[in-house]
Amino acid sequence: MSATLLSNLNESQRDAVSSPAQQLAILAGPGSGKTHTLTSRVAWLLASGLQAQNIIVATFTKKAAKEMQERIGKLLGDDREQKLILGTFHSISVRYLRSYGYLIGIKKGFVVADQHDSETIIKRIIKKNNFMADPKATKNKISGRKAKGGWGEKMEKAMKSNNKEVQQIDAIYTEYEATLKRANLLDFDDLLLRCVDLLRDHPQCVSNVEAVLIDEFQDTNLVQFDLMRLMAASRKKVTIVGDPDQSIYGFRSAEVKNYLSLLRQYPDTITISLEENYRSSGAILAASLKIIQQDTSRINKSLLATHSVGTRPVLRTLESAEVEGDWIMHEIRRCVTLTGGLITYGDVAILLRSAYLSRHIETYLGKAGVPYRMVGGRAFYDRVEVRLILYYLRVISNPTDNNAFAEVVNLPKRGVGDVTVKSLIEEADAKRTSIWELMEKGPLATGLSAKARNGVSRFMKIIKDARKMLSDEEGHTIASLMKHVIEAVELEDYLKKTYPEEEDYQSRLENVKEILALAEEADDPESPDYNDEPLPEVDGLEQNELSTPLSNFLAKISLATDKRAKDAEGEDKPRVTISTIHAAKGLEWPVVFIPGAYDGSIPNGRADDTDEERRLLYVGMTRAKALLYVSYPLIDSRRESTRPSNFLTPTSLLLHFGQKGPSFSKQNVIPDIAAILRLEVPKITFTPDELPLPSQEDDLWPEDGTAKARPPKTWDQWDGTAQYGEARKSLAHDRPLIDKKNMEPWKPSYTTTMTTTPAFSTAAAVLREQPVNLSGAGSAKRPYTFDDDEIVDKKSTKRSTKRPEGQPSLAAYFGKPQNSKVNEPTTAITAARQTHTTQPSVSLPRMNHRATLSQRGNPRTAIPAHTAPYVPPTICPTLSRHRIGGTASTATNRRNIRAFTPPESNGSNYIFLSSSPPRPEPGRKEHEAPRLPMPSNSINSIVATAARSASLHTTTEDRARAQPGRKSYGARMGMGGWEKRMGGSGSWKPPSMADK
DNA sequence: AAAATATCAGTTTTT
DNA sequence: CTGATATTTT
Ligand SMILES: Nc1ncnc2c1ncn2[C@@H]1O[C@H](COP(=O)(O)OP(=O)(O)OP(=O)(O)O)[C@@H](O)[C@H]1O
Repeated sequence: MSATLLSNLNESQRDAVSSPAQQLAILAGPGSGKTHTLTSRVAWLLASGLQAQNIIVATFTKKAAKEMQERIGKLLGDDREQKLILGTFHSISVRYLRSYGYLIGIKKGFVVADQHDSETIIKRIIKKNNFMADPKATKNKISGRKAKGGWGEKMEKAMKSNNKEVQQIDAIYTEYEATLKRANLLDFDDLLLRCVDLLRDHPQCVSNVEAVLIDEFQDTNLVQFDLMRLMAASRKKVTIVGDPDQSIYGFRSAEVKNYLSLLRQYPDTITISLEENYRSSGAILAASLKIIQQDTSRINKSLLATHSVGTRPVLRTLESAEVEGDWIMHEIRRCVTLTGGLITYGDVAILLRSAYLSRHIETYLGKAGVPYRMVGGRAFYDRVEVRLILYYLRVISNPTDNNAFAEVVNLPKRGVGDVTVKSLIEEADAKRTSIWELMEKGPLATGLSAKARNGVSRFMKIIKDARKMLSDEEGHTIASLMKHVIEAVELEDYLKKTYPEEEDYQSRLENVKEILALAEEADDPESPDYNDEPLPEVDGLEQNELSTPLSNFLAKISLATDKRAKDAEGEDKPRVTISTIHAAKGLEWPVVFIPGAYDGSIPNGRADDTDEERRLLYVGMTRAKALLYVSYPLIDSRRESTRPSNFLTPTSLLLHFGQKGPSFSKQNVIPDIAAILRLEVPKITFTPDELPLPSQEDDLWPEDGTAKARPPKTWDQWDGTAQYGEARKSLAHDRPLIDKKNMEPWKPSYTTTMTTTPAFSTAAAVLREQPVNLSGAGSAKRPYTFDDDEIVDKKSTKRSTKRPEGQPSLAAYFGKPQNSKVNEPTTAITAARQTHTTQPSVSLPRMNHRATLSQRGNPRTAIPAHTAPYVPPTICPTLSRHRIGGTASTATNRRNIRAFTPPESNGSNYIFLSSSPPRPEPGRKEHEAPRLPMPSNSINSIVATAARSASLHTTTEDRARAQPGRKSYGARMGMGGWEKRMGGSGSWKPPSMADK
């Protein structure tokens, strides 16, 4: 079994997967296969006899959970993965609370309060007390308080010194908690906290658990750490995977320090690091590392590209946010059209710092008919019509939920206005009861107008009818309850009246249908998404289901991030993905755009942790496999002028970025992309006239973002056809799009040695040359280009910024009417999607290396990463170490730096192992340019034990003895940079261990 | 007091 | 584009 399981792993990964260690930490940079390794370890644990229902796997997002389940399923080949307790911390908590919550006094039918709920509750409290706090900020503070177990020193101090603002927040917090409790609501933090309570007081609940595995550990908070510890209490078998450099959830109280806590909790923890990046081109990796290395408080880890250098990333300046959107659209079309099928829309992602930045981009993609999808975001559940239905269901499920009651009692209008609602809430609060009971039981203190009274009872009638269905009809379904609501409130009429515009009305009706479809799915007992396996029975402990199908459905929806478009029509169509960087964590795409990289956006004006913002950019950049575009507009969407992000201005970055998108006609660009994507190099047989593109080059806008040489028509008059005038003059004429003479020879070579042969582009050559014009990032013209061996003559560079008067527009060149619709490429692009018949003789098992979101089932050929078997290094491992490449070294030095560099101080019993010894690179000759030396300072390849077997050559396995106070060099390094970032060893105790 | 109408600002990141 | 607020009408 293990043979197949371990075969698509490298040596370090294999060590990790099969490690007998009780506690194992895998720390490694992006794209090094952490998730892949974790997945394999789960399969390995199962293969070695553990029971699926006794393994807990916690991921960070639902998407990651689903993905992992699928991957494990593939490795196993049976259905055992269904039995795993696998999900986000929150959803796992819900499952435990549902079954065992009664042990700690949680009431039946509890509801998960989502963000919107929390916020409206807080708003109400603020209003009631005439406070001046900002609801959102307050919400965040309260959440932080709950996640950290206290306000923190600063707040406490301010409170003592009678700081009004802070005292108000404290008061809001108290009232907020009371409100949740009364309404039987648990917010996201409560889910975790209450689960900690449960497991602490009743450890039997998890007495069956044999192993706990955690993905993205750097983003766990203190409560989640505690939860992990408690879940693993029985066998204490823990595996965590993480990367401190990718910690981007500090704003949500994530604690990078948790790694130290782990070492303190389990002093025998084995730490393994992985140092080979299987995702990105060398150039992308180099640029990304350059960014993250700006963080001086960080300890460098080595991360080596396994791919060729590839195409240099792009840092593009655009005139405005609108133009940026337009440009992205054109670049996407260029990528898709000019790469002979290598890149489809599904291979492209646009990653944003803030979701709202998508506006202009969506406009242009829509205009050009480029299919896209927005991921993340709960936009669907926040639509009024959807929310209306869901809140009705909540009141039906739990009438004491004042919040839900107030939300919809006057929707549609029933003559119950703000004043009435407010006084009802206040009276209910005062009597420590709910509005529902108030109305049922009592004489009201509040004098209600006849109209209002009537309205409230009409509302309650609808609820009561539904509750009757709930208790009477055995066969009631969530969908039937929903239909009842829709009819009772005459939702269609209401929508028609409120949104008279036909289109608007129709789309809202669609949403109603969609939520109804979701309910029907939940009613289906076969549907795996809504029917978790019950938790395994544990001896001597009774499970007592606290949830009803309805409350379960509502809980699922509160925790949902996207409406999982039930394979709706057009689902199979490849689409461009638009996402926030946060939501893109752990994913990968062949082509990535990061627009809006201006100061104020990244780093964000409101962020108080600049380093986290930098890490965010790093995470975004490292999602890219083959092509990376970073861009910023000189004028943002609020029409304010901007400056490029400080992260991108250092002159040392100049070398790493080009100023405009690649020329796909240049010799190596397409083969390089193909190699990185492990696809066959396409044969491209079309001619320029057939291209429905305004230009083959990224030359429609000046590289410096100026608005000079504007096209005859302004952008908003444009209808999608090509007609930007400037700059394309003879480029297309000069050069055939793809030079077949150059294409042909590539093919044979790569059929045998794929990753190693594709001629390296001149990244390395340029590094050798060094004639850099350092006069500023944005506007400086560089005397060379990077993409290619040929130094492009300056004339042609110039040419691309200005179009001489009277020059024909592109549309004219293509012989098309100026405003005609853009057609899809009609012809003769022979796609690269044929089966590759001449597989190399030694091939690794296929790996699913496509992005989750990219099109599935695409029959493109996967080509193994390494076409030659891995041969253990023959040189003495102690002498092979990558060294920092950033210092002034000569060109020759840079070539292949593997010098042994001892650290300044070290005990004599430390040996220094390369975690990535030079690998035999068949077919590559020395003069063919080496791997781009990754600027790296791999101090973490230090092993703190004297005697090590040679089998650890590729592994940095470090027994980190985490005795507080003892700071051995080796142990510290073993932490791979975590400790430094955390400011040493504090005396932190998990909340549940702390004195009560 | 509630509804209808008008106007305006403002948008981090997420389970 | 939406949610909050201000103003007017019922
Ligand atoms: N041993 C290997 N050989 C070839 N490809 C690999 C290997 N290990 C991982 N990969 C590929 O590398 C890519 C990145 O893997 P994975 O997503 O597991 O990395 P990661 O370390 O979790 O990245 P991130 O930190 O960005 O989430 C995937 O496409 C995966 O298939």
